[in-house]
Amino acid sequence: MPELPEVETIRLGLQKHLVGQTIEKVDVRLKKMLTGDISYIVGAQITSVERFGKGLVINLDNGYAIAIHIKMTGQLIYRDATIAKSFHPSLKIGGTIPNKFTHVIFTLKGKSDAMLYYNDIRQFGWMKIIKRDELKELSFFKELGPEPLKDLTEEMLGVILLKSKGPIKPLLMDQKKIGGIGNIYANEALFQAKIDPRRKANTLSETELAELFAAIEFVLKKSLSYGGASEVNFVNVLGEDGGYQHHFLVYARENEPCLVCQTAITKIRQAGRGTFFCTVCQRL
DNA sequence: TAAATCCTGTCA
DNA sequence: TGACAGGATTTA
Repeated sequence: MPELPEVETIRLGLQKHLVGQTIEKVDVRLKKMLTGDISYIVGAQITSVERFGKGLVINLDNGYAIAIHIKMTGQLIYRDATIAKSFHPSLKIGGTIPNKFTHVIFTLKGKSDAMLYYNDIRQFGWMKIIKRDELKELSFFKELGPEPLKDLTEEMLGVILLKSKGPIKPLLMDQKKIGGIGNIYANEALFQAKIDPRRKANTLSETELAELFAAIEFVLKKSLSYGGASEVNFVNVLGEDGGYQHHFLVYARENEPCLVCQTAITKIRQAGRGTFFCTVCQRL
């Protein structure tokens, strides 16, 4: 599912293809997917694309911005005349674009036939037109915790963990505590750090804290280098799959052998989410 | 803190 | 056919 590496992969693609282009037209097919007054963005030029945790912000030259969260099944697809019109197999649903899951279509001016499509099968995502200065009025951006690979330090992680008596895995996924980690990377990082996902957060040793911090950075960086993980619906802005899904050590590997000790990987539910781990390698 | 909610495709 | 997938918000 789209987490920090996947959203950063999208950001890189948007930054590369959109900056300098002007929004000429916006076609909102499903109203709830884009809120705010379209007249603020039509005619404005795109200046940069930022990412905060799993959130994206497309900045415009008139002080307005489009804040975006793709949640689980959102896709931002860019096309122009230089990009092949044949569509990647990972866009199989509908087989073409736009399709019945395309909810917002931006027509751009700057490159020939430039278009940006927002697809979202489950409609959990959102796009909001807002003044860039008022981004922090959106609760998601206001309450977002520090991010790995950006401002989260080992010391900060230690303080966050000490404040919680609950299991460590749901804590790692709490965006208000730490920004950007979702189910895939919480599972993978805990395996790398050899810590059981049920472990009480405030019981880690100094060594385990250091290992967990390093493991979080390791899995996020590794996934970024593969262009993210295409678990189910994720594709980059050109509709291409990432590659990290082929390198999962525990996620989605229930009953398969642990790649370290061969023990069958266990799956449990924590806070309504699937949790995958090795009962032998990971310390409770 | 935990469950329900939003939603639709996939799989057993 | 029903359980499941899960990010973030809302409700209990």
